[in-house]
Amino acid sequence: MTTNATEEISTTYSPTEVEAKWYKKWEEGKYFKPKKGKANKSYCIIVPPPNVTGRLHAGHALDVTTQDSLIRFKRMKGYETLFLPGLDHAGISTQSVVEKMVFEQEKKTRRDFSREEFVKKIWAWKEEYGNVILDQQRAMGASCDWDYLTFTLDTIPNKAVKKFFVDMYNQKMIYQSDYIVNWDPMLQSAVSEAEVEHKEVNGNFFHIKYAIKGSDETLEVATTRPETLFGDTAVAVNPNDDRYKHLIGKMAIIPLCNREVPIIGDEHVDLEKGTGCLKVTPGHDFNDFEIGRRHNLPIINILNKDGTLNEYGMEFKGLSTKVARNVVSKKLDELGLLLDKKSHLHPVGHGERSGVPIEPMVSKQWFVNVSDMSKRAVLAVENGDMKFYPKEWENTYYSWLRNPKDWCISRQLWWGHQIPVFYCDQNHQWASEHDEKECPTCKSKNVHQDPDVLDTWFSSGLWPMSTLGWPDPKAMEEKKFTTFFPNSVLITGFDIIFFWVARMMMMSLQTQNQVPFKDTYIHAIVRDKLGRKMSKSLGNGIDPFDMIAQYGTDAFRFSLASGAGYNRTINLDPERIGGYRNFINKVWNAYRFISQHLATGSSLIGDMSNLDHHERWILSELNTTAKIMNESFEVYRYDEASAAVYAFVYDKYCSWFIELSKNILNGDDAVTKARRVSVLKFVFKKILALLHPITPFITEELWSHLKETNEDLLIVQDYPEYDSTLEFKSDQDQMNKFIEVVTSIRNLRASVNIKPKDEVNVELFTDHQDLVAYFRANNLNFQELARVKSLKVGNKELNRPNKSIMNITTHTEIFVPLEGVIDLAEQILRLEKEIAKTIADYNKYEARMKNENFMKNAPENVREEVIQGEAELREKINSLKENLIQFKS
RNA sequence: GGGCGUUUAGCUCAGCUGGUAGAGCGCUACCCUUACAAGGUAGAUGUCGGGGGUUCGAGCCCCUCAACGCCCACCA
Repeated sequence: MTTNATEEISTTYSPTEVEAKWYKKWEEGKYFKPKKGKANKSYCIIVPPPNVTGRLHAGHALDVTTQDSLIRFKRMKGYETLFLPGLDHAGISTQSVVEKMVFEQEKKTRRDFSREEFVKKIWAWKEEYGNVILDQQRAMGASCDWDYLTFTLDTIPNKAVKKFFVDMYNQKMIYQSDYIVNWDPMLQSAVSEAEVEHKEVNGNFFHIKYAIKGSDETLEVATTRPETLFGDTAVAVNPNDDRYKHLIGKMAIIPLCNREVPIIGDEHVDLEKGTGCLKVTPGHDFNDFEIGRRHNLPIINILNKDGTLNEYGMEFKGLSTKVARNVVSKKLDELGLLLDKKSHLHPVGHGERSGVPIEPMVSKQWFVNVSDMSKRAVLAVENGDMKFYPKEWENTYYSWLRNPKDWCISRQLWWGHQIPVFYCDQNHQWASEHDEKECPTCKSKNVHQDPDVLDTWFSSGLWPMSTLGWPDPKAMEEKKFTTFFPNSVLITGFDIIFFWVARMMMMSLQTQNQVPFKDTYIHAIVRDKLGRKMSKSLGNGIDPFDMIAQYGTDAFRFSLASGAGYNRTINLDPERIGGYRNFINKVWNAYRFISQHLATGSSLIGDMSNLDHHERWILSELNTTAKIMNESFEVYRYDEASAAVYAFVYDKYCSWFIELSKNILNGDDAVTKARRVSVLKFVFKKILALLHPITPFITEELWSHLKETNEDLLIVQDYPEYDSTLEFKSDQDQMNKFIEVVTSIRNLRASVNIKPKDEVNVELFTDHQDLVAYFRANNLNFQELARVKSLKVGNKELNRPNKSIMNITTHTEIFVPLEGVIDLAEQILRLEKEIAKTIADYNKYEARMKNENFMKNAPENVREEVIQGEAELREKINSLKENLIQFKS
């Protein structure tokens, strides 16, 4: 801690107040609002809307980091930038949360309320608890324009949903059909595949005898569910099965109900499994349903909504399927029709929420015909109108869209967009975007709307359009639809490529004739440090808020960015976040250092020709870093961008440039001092700008200390770009050699345990004239950085000092003469080790030189590299050997 | 069963169209040197999963085996 009276700054950066302060200033200053900039282009990212029931998890944190970094990057580059936030009503999961809560509080189910009453309860819940995640996004630093905040059930998205539905309905692209769904007899609703849990259950394999009409032969059918035989409408065998194929076309007779059904041949039937003979129940089995479609079989529903048998079950009517299974099998046994019964372990779907076995059941559902839309969606990616990063995800996208199933969009829920289809008491049916009171056909006033709601993804699929106002012309104008559509990039996880990306593509191409976004960046799934999924049951979840509290948002964001590239998992280890927290602290302390000297210089660099070689070097390195970062952000390589800036700040700026500046700043040369401070400040301000997209808070804070009074906040400063006039190749080259020599001296010191405080004499020998000059000019720096008392630099013709320890590089010999006693044996050992290592290296080069084919085939630059390397290493080995001989004598 | 992917230092991961392996963390030794001990300096560590092939040259391309992970389908 400094004791400076005017400015007292802690040696450790404490993020909490800084983060809250700057977010507020940005938001109040309307910095998140789109503004035209020098790029004269627009850039828009729409946040994948989290569920209202959600809390921020590590995946959301990665969403925010990757999206916000790009938004900030583009904003600084002068794009008109929109980061558009939203929330998803998430049909089933939200309704369930509220149902559960109501049950706990009032011991009532939703059926104890009217639909209106219950939906009102969900809205109330949403208003009270639904916005938590938005504050969490703010805490992550998301620079969203919150005036754009859209909820999937808002008026405009509702209009979009209705418009799309009605248009498609009128084009007969949306239709109603019988379909087999996962029916939860407890909830009395269809549930989605994702809500079905498959559990291994101990059941039985029943072998049942079926008679064949007009034949003495019988068929032995194997099933785990004999009670469904009342719904059988065929018996299937494999057409290649020699045992049975002659029976195809005959009629089988179902036991108990004695119905005649055809024997059909279907490839689906497995010759090995069971008896190779399958009863087909299209109303209550997913496969059988498909078989039924292929063969045009009738569908019989034998179940009531509560899962009991209906009148098709004859005397078994009213029994649950579980009870009926036993009773029916007993009855078959009595009749001598049960040939075998084996216990059998098999998976059975259970309702995730209710816990009861799911009954596959056929019911009327709404569908979208996607065959045409999916073709266009495939084409758009093949054409490159929309590009996947990383490219491999195309396959996942194609595999779904190239053989699409029609999309079942109806859900038997109350929370969601109600299907805009109306019926009158005369059985007329029509779709409309408005509330209908009268049948357009028969003028009946007895009209009701379809009670089902639409699949959540139906509204999500229209999200890129509806958030920008479509289809309301006034809203589109206000929200600048034409500026921000198509969006620039969609960033999301691979788990929803089918559900969401594909749907948005289809629905956008259908309604706008354009892709919804130009790029899709698929980011990794965040896992724990052992690569396991984060889950409640494992207790291995990383709560972003713990990380923010412990390390600060910037460190957390930097960690996520450094792990985000083209990989598909990020194994997040909190210790890594700690490492980046230290980096953030390093930046803080670099500021503390230069802040002591700010009075001496400006943030402008005056005449470039006056710069010294270290200054040209740091500008050159800065330039390279800016180049890498710009290129990396453009292709979503956050890992490369963060690695580049990390290395520049830590290794180049802090470890060398600041260290090299100390003797100047402590010296008396006012002109040099002022120039150096200017460069320090100039480069540091560029560092803040480079870092800002990833670590917005600390950079804005430090910028506020460094900015000129006429400069605006960092969030809207120019992003540093590559500038070829700032590249100084020879300065970079010489500096690297200087670093090598300093490191070498330090290494020598350490090898004989010279105390850090003690000074040594150093003699350097090189035949490169520019290096002789360079090293001499750096006399003071050698003193400072390697505790050198006196430095001699000369050519290799000169005599080497006698009693010394030495290191040899490819360009320079470094000698440290020692007054005291040297442990000769130890030094000889060290040299011999070095010689062995160098020879090993050399041999590789030599082998390639001697290889005629290599010299003939390798490209010029590679060959030159080898030739040069061979020469340098040969020289190094000679030096080492000569000196070893001297040493031994 | 179909598809995708992973296997590189103790750990987590980079490694661009093939040119001879890197980072962070951790570890070892020595240092509270006036920006920073959340620090400094120096250092150690790899048959790039196994085997085969193509090539002057393979972590990278091809074949094959193995382990692990994910997605889709299915389990009468």
